[in-house]
Amino acid sequence: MLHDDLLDVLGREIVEGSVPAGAVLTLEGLGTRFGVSRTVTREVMRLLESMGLVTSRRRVGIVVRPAVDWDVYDPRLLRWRLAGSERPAQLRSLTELRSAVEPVAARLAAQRGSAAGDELVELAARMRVLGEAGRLAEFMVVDAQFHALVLRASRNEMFAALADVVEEVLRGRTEHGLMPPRPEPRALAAHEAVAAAVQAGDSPGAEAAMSAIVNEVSAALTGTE
Amino acid sequence: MLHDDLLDVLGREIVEGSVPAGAVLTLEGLGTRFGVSRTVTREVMRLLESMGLVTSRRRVGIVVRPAVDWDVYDPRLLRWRLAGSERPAQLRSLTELRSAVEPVAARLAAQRGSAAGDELVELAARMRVLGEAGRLAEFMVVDAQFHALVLRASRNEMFAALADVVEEVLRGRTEHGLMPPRPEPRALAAHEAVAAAVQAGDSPGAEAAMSAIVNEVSAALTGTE
DNA sequence: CTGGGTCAAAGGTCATACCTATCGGCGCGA
DNA sequence: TCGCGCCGATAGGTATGACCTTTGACCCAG
Repeated sequence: MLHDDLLDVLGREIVEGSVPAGAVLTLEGLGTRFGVSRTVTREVMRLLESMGLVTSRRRVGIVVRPAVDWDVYDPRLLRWRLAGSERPAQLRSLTELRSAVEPVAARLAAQRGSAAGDELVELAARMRVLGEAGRLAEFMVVDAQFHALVLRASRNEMFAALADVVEEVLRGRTEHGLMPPRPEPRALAAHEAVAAAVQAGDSPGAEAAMSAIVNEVSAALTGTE
Repeated sequence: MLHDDLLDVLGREIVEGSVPAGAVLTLEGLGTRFGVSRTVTREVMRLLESMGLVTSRRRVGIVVRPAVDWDVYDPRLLRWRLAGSERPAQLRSLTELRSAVEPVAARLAAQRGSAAGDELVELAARMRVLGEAGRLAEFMVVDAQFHALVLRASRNEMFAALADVVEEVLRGRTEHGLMPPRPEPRALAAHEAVAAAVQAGDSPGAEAAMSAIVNEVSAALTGTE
């Protein structure tokens, strides 16, 4: 669709800074530049405005806003930043967010019971098999499922909504060769510990084990910088 | 502006469930119902779509999506839920999010130095004065400033972006009489401890002290339910 | 009963016209 | 000379109406 293309192009340009904060666009200008009607440019601008990337003012035009005003939880913005030169900074932010959220999510998951425990145990077992075999791509998929399930089992929709983000982080790590050829045995053990703790309803244990996982990730990240 | 009004009305209706998931709207229907042109309804629908509240399909119309698909970090959605019958659930989610994020933010704030420590000490002192005088409204404002500053000082934009949310939670608590007539002395002391720890660069101390604050809040919340 | 074709409904896009809020400059008066 | 207020040009805001494109649903033939 025309909208999506234009939105993507403009979004990336702004995120990358090739259209810097303070720059002024006009609906007509964009329309002629991209060969679309004002109907389209208007709707795209509305979306960008709703993400805090721009603000539209009569008699002036569409003004690009500074990065501090951006709605950093918007999924599209997240994707743009992950796809561009902002990637390292974005990954750092997200990893810190994970290190905050996931232990608490694990605690809540253990506390609020649910049948997720069994499934987590199973996923952890598959992670061990795939990990020890060095099948990193498949490992990453299951890893993402594991974390997504913990987040969902926390029964907090704001935690659950981060599942996609976590998957993105894991995928990024794998695709950029930031993973060791084989996952750390400690990491495998920690996943199993989380699963067991959730299954047993041991909330402090779940929180501690998940802390171990995300802290190791943080350490690895800061180590490579 | 026409957009904003219509967006607000429709958003609230969907969030409240008076337009349930699966319901189908049409651009023309909305246009005639609200007396606006298709230009307006289209742009509103695009925004709702970008929040995950609806999805538009040709030949069918605009279909309302189930709550699990909503983009729960969208500020507008947050406001709608806080303003309606979803308020208690939303406050619970947000409080849990705070209890995850704020301790880590405090740790990072202490770690990444910055001049925020002095300012935090000052804010904590003002909180004590206002709190002991029972001036709750003013207390809440300074409290919000305190937490916002910690989040910003963490130098993580995703944490910083939660400042508004925290303020909303605090305001909600105060306006709904969920605060004791005078803040707990322990809470005042904990704020001072956070400030001192950040100032001293004591990251474990800052994390622990902030944990004490948010855990007390969580306990109070679950206690009233 | 099944498969394909036809039709109509509703969103997607475009062009145009007019309204309206503003920014900036110009001119008048103190 | 300086300041205030009026005025016009500009660019977004809204309304229409036309046409395209996709696609769900119905009907008919095999």
